[in-house]
Parts: sequence; structure tokens; C-alpha cells
Amino acid sequence: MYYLQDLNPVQRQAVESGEGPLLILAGAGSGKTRVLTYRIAHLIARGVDPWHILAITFTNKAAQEMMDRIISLVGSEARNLWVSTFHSACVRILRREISRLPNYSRSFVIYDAADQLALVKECLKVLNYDEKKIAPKAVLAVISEAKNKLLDVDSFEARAQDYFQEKVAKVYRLYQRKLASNNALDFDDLIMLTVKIFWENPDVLEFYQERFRYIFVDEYQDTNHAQYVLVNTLAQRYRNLCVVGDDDQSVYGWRGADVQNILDFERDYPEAKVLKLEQNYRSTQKILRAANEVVKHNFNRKEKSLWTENNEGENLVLYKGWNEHDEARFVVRKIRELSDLEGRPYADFAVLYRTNAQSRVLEEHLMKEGIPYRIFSGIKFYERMEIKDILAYLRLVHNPADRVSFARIVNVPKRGIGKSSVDKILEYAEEQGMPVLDALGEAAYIPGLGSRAVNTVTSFYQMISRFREEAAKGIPVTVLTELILKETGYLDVLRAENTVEAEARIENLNEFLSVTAEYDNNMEEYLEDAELQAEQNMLILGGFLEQVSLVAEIDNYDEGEDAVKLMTMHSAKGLEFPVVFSVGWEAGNFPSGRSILEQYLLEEERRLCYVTITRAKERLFLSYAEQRMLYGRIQDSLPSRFLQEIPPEVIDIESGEKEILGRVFGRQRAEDRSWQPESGITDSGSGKQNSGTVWGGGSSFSRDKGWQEKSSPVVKSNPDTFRVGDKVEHPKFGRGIVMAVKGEGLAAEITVVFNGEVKKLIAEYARLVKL
DNA sequence: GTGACCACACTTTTT
DNA sequence: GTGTGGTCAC
Repeated sequence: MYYLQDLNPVQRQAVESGEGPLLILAGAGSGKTRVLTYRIAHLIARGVDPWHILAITFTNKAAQEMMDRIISLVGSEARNLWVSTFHSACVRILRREISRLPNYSRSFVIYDAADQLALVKECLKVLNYDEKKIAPKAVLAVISEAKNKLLDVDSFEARAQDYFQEKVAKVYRLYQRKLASNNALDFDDLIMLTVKIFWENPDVLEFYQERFRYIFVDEYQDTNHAQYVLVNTLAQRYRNLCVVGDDDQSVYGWRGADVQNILDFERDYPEAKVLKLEQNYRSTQKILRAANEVVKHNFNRKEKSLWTENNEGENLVLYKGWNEHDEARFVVRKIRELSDLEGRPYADFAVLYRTNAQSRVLEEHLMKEGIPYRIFSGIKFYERMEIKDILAYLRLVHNPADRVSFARIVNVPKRGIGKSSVDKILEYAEEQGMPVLDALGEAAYIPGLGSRAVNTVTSFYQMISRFREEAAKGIPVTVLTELILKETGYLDVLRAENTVEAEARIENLNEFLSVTAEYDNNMEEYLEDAELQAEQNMLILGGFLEQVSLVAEIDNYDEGEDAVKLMTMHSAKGLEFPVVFSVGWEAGNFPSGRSILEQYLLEEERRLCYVTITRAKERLFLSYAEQRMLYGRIQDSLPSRFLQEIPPEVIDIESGEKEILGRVFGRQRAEDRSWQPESGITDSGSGKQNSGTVWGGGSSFSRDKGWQEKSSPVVKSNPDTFRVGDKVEHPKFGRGIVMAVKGEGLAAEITVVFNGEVKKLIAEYARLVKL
């Protein structure tokens, strides 16, 4: 085959190896996507009907790309392939099969995190549980975890261990009932209920097993138990399961992903062939060296060594910023420099951070410098208020049982239907067991509703009904959306506001209309696919809502755009960039403070570190800030331990000293001053400069000892001063790490973790010694 | 039923 | 420091 020439021997083997289970352990940048696409193309070329192939990717964007590549390899007959994410694939199956479950219908909607939270709160209220004692978010987390493990309400309840879990079980039961009565599914239901249908309906399972004779799963290390069961159930009949992954890149443990799935593949399929892709085509030797060395510190991993024939490359650069603004200025300055000197387009650069909150400062400085950028995380487009509002309208039109959407927009814009009326309506609908929208039609019968309220409610009902009629005619989503925006007065209200914010909201709504327009244009394709002619017209709207609820921010990633990309380390997985900046390498931020206590959490952070480093092709700049504004407070921190794990000979240290001195005597002085601690937690509080590292010789990196503090010419820290991250020793508790410092001087309350035990100590009395 | 004001939680990562 | 959600007065 002509295309096999671009492959190395192992890759080629992976592409050509025949039927049966196959595990491909693919290191970062080893060309796994290429192998996957070629293997699928190869299969088709050998005469396998694309109809029989299912490929699961991690994002919708990856799915789209893979589809395009395969089509370019084997032609348009590949259209019959299913390439999608787990969630999209399940929605597609559920649209056909959900009537197998009682209480759901095809017009179901998908609830996002905010909708789920609203529903859980509703449940807590009904059960009379105090939100203060039982945090809705915690409940949701437990429910989600249960669903990821395929524990339905009954099995969860049976296993409930303690008081909290028993309460959660009650909420879970009600929550699930409410979801059904709203004809809604949450993200985890998509997987769990699909599996349930397979298990309870052998004919359905057999149909899909016959259909999907060849199954591919990318990023297998990030599958959770439910996804694992789904895939393995489907693959049972033909056993043509090909999974690709890298245990070193498993970074979604916190949402239920289980690395064990990939580690156990050979146990699950003893006849499996196993191939390792270890040649990296992406990064320079030095970048790869750094990545390898860091990840070696993990104990729980499969031993492997990634190598490359690429150039040695330049050293990594570590920048010591003295606060987050200094750090951001460094990034901006470097981007300017590399773009001016080397003529790099802005699209070459990516800035990666651990937490979304860090994007703000970067954004501020990029904007100031007029550098085009794009953020792929943070407040998502579909989470904006106005977008959620218009979506709620569309969802209610599509699914008249959707109480959460109803409650959201029944009084938006204000039309005099207040909280008490809404409660009465919801209660009535529940009692009658009817969709909320139908209840509105009977407003006159709802007990306790005044005659004024009956009128307003009725006219609201008539308005939504009109929208429903239009939707049933199959008008484009764009036209429907425009109609809603106009008829509800939503747009008028915004216009009348005449503020910058309202302006931005209108702008966003226009953006939304371009999303709907794009969808409408692609509609033909969808209709062909929709095998349910009877409900076709409603499917137009349904298809749109479905698409919208399953997009991730990263799916909007546009390579062609000449802009610096900002995103979390997690979002960057699967991507690569010529030049990578990664900021905020401080203890407590990265690795995150919550991970320090548990070895397995720390190892996941370290894998995230590995992922981050291996995103870079040519240059990698790391940075940290000695002080960072967190929570409206200034916090001191130490460099991340991961920095010490990078071999010193491949990294150069640059510090902000010169820059800072220049600024101190220049115009920036006042500005920078404002970040100095005024009070609070940062130091011993006497107004002196903090520990002096920035000003004096600072800390330094030594080959055999790692990070070392040079004695500072300014102020040596007072022995009573502890900082977050300090290692300490206590006569009774032994060694520990400082987690938090509250207050100052002798009265400071210091939180220390000793051997997994958290203690709060007062500086004056605890005989703590800094190590 | 509406709007203003205050308290407080929030920061890990997302399909 | 910011955004949300709850309470209170009109």
C-alpha cells in the first residue's frame, strides 16, 4: 500500500496486523493518530465495510479530524464510519433505543453541570436536607462517581456505608426520578443507560455487536469503568478491539478514569497483540529528556523509554517571576521577541496553565501588548448567561417536560411570573404527572394562582406553543432562534439596557446565530442520517441541541488562526505546539495543593507534567511566581517540585532581577508596589521585603542538590516565619509539610500535614523547626 | 413580585 | 477579588 512507506516498522506492524485484540502503547508524539487512521484505512482498503467500524476519540474535534483523514486516504465511502466520542456515540444509540427504558422518550435533552446542580438543589429541598450540611456539589460528585462505576440507585443504596452516603442515596433516587420526569439525561447517564439497555435487551446488544465488528478506542488510559464496560461488551462477539493509549498520559483519574483499564488489557484479552511505539517525532532531545526524567519519578507505571532522532534542540528555560504579573510580562516579552527575531507566527505559541483562573493575568498582558490570543477554557461560550437562556428556550420548545429550562426562562425577560407562581406550577405538573408545558395550558386549574398570574402564564404558554408549531414545521434553527429572541422581547430588553455588558451579550447572541446557521447548512447530512422520518422535523432542533451540549471548548480549536493559544494543561492533551510556555510552576498550584497528600494524586499531577512538557516541539519555557494573588490575598510560594526533577543541564534559569531593578526605578514602580503585601499572611508582617530572594542572589539550581536558597543579602527570614510548602519537624509529630499559614508572627496559625495527619499549630507554642 | 444589599464560597482539571 | 444566592424592604 502506497501509504505504508511513511511508517516505521512498529507503526507498520500496528497498521497491518490482522484481526483480534490489539493494544498499542503509544508514547507522546509517537504518531499514534497516524497509526490509528492508517489502520482503519487499511481495513477498509482490505474490503471491510466502514459500516462495521466504530472509532472512539477523546474529543469531537479529534473525531472530525480522523474522519477527514480517513476519507482523504480511502475516499468518501468511509462516510459510513462511526467516529465519535463516547458521549456522542451513546447519544446516537440512545436516540434510537431509549424507548427501551421506561419513562424516557427520544426527545430527551442533556443536562450540563449547571442543570444538574439546579436539579440536585431541588431534590435537597424536597427531602428537607440542609444545603449547608450536605453540599449539592459534593452530592453530585458522589452520584457521578457512582454512575461512572455503573452503580444504579439500588446498588448504590445497598452499598451506602455511612450517614452521608445514605443521604446521597436518597438524593440519587429522587434525582434520577426527576431526570426521567424531565426527560433529561446527565453526562454520566449517557454511558450508564446505554450499557443498561445493552444488558437488558440482548437483541439490541446483538444488533450493535454485529454492526460494530471493529472497534477502536483512542486514549484508552482515560476511560472510566462505565466506558470500559461499554466497549468491552460491544467487542465481546468479534473481539476486534484495538485500543491505543499511554499510561503516562492518564490525567483524568479525578473524573473516574481508571489507568488499570489499559494495564489490564492483556489480562482481558490473553490473545492480544501488544505493540509499543517509542519513537517520538515531535520534540527535541532536550525536551524529551526532561519529560522522561520527570515521569520516571512515578512508581506506578509501565517502564518505557521514549527516544527521538530529532535535533538536540535548545535548552529549556525557567523563568523566576516575582509575581504573576512579572511572569506574564515575561511570556509576552518572549513571544514578542521570538515573533520579531525568528519571524514566528503567533499561532506557534501556546501558554498552558494548571487552573483556569490563571488565564486572566495573561490575557490582560497580551491585550496590553496587542498580541492576538485565544482562550480555550475558562468561562465557556455555552455557559454564558444569555446563551444558556436562549438554549433553555430552545430546549423547552423541544422537550416540554424540561422543568429546569422552564424554570430558567419563564420569567426571563421579566413578565411578572414570580417564584411563588413558578413553584405552584411545578408542583401542579408534578402532581398531575404531566410535562410542565402542558400544565401551563391548564393555568386556570392550578390551585393558588391568581387571575393576573393565570393571564400571564397563559400568554407565555401560547407563545411557547407557537414556537413549537414552528419547530414542528421544520424551520431552520436559526429562524426559530431569531423568532424567539424577537417574540420574547429578549433582544429588546438587552438593547434598552444600553450598557457595554448588554452590548457584549447581543454580540454573543449573534455569535450563537452563526453557530445555528452553520448547523442549518449541514442539516441535509444529518437528516439522511436520522433514520426516524416521523419525528424528523423535531429532530432538526434536537440534533442541534445535542450537538451543542456535547461540544467541548477545545472542539473550537482552529489551527489556522494566527493567535497565541491559552488553555489548561488538561485541554492541551493531544495537541502540539512549536513553542510552549507553561506558567505557575509553584508548589500548591502545580502540583495542586490537594494532590500533595496522596501519592496516587501526586503521580497524576506528574503525568500532567509529562503531558505538558511533551506538547512542545522546539522550545519550552517554564515559569513560576514567588508571590501570587490568590483569592484576593497575596500568597508566597516555592517552586514546583517537578522543576527539581528536570535535569539541570537541559534547563537555563532566567530571573526577573534585571528587569525588576529597571522597573523599580522607572515608571512601573507604583504599579508593582501595589502587589506588595499590605497585611496578612505573607510574611512576618513587619513591612520588610519578603525573604529577599528576588532582590538578592535568590535561589539557585545545583546539579546534585537541586534547588538551593542562597543566603540572601537582604533579610534572612525570621525563624518564626513559615511558608506554604516548608518542610518542618515537630518534636512529637515528626516531619511534615506546611499547608497553610494564617495570621502572622508568633500568633500565626500554621497548618501542617504530618504523615497524612493534618494539624493546626500556633507558631508561638508549637516547637516547629524548619528543615 | 421586584430590586438592592450582604454574605460567602470559590480554584484543580471536563465529557 | 468576583460571582452567586439568599434575605429583606418596598
